[in-house]
Amino acid sequence: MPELPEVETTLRGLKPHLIGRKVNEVKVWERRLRWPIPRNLAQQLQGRRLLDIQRRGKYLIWQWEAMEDALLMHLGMSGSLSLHTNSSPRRKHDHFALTFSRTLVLRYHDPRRFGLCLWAPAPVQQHPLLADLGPEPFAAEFNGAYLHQRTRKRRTAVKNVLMDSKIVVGVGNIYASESLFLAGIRPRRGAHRVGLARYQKLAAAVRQVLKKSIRSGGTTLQDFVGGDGQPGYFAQQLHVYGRAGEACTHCGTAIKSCILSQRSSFYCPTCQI
DNA sequence: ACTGGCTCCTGAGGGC
DNA sequence: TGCCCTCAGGAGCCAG
Repeated sequence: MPELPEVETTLRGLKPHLIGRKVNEVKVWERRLRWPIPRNLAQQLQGRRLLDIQRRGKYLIWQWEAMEDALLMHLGMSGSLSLHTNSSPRRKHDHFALTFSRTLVLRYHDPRRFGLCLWAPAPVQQHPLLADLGPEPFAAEFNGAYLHQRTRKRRTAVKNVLMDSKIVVGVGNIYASESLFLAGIRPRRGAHRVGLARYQKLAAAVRQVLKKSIRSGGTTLQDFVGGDGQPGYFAQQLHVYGRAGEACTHCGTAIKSCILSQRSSFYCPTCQI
């Protein structure tokens, strides 16, 4: 399930192959993603040169030559983008493909179809899906003071705040649990009851977890394959996620799990307070 | 302003 | 071997 590191890995994997290339052919097999893939996708992209791919949170923004609109993509939780040749057969759940050449075909694969592919008029950052997003976790603006200030009136669990894209983008369920473990904070603790010093620790933990994951190419779970077809290996390094009942890597206490906002959460009852 | 609950969807995994 | 059930999860959306 793509979190920010997976999206970043995909971006880095794809860019060197695709930037400056022209789309020769567009195939759409299944329009029904979160919202339908635009009907004019093929007509608009045919013969169009790709200028750049950027990332904002978990969104990918595709910029095209001589075109105001950008193409906005999200991989949902089971989506992936990968490169193929013309002759490699369409897999189940391949929903659309951009053919750049006989040996360079980009395929969008998404079994659960929670992803999206939409036109976003310029300026793209003002698109409703992007306009209210919080800072990138690696931006200077994201730090302990920022988290502390944004949570003074938030009575919800600190884990929910961490996963709120209006607060900070790119921290999904897995990395929220991991970051809170590193910072020694229990996921259910009320966000307003976490002090500045602990938020400073948390901001650093978020960056550490994401950075480590990006370095190892994203977490490997069922559906993710990197943009160049190589799976990531971060899953082996998880401290708490999916480890209920197993020993804490730090103190040996059994890891506990709980449900927060319909999301499974994991923590060490000794290391996290 | 903030909160929790619902929703989309398929595949995996458990029980029998 | 197969069927049915439950669950997982990103994030927009809405009602309270």
